[in-house]
Amino acid sequence: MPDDTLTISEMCAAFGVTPRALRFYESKELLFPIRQGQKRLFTKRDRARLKLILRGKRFGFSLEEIRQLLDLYHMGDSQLTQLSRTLDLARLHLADMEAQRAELDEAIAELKEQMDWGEKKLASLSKSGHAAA
Amino acid sequence: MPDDTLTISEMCAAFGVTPRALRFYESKELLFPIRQGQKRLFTKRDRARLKLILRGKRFGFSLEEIRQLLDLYHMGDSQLTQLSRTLDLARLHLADMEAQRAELDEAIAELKEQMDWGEKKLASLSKSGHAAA
DNA sequence: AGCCAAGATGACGTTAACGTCAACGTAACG
DNA sequence: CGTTACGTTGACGTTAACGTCATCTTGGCT
Repeated sequence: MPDDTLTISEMCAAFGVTPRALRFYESKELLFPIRQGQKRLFTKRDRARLKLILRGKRFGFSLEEIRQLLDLYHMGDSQLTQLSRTLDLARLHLADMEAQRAELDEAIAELKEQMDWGEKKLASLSKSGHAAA
Repeated sequence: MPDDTLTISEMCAAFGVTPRALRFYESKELLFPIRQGQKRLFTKRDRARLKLILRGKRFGFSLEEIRQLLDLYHMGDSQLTQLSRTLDLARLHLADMEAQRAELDEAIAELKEQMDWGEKKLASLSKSGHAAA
């Protein structure tokens, strides 16, 4: 491990994002790459955070929401009150995600049902209609 | 069942959306309320579609993606080719949702882990620090 | 007839999350 | 020493999904 840091383009390749996105996340204080001169170097911590950022996005959280959640994953120090607040926030997100999972299960079941119906229909159509133009 | 249709404000109350949103969905051809004069009347079909629309949004699908999926739920007629295409699309969405569920499970597990850690930390902090200002 | 509430129709504004230049810096290479 | 590759900082553009007016209309009271 020469330095355990990645340049911006390495970071982009590793996560499939654009440089613009990374700079944007930094401007919104979701990432804190260190600087060597003026160039950004992304640490292991940045990589962990980016992973969580992308995951959060997939679950429909805004960058601002994600930023607050990230604090939970990166505090070995913070204040008592702040920690308590962050935990409250985390509880909300957890509830949100569990509700989401329940609805997702339901949606998956319904979609499968519709697809079964569609495939049956497709089968009957291609049987009765295989003589048509 | 007087008519089995809802006015726009009834619809809004029932689903917690604004009139603007409903008109917007109609303009994007996700809903097709019938007209009595110039007023919109939302049918049972519109209600079913709106439910799916809101669900789709929660899972991060765009309105355009949702519009295409809605076809699957409302075709008793369509063409063979179209049906086949729609099923392909549905398969993609299904795969997407199942991947989403897997990642959601992982995310929930990780968040719980972090919260446990945070709560332990909180407990130890409030024990050692209960004498501080 | 007068009026109000509910609804319709544009048309422009807004926010989030980047995309897309343009202009500049700089380190290494031939 | 020129130029190519990679990077930086503004600054303005864009898309999705509505919000927010500013006018009309219309069916019902009174």
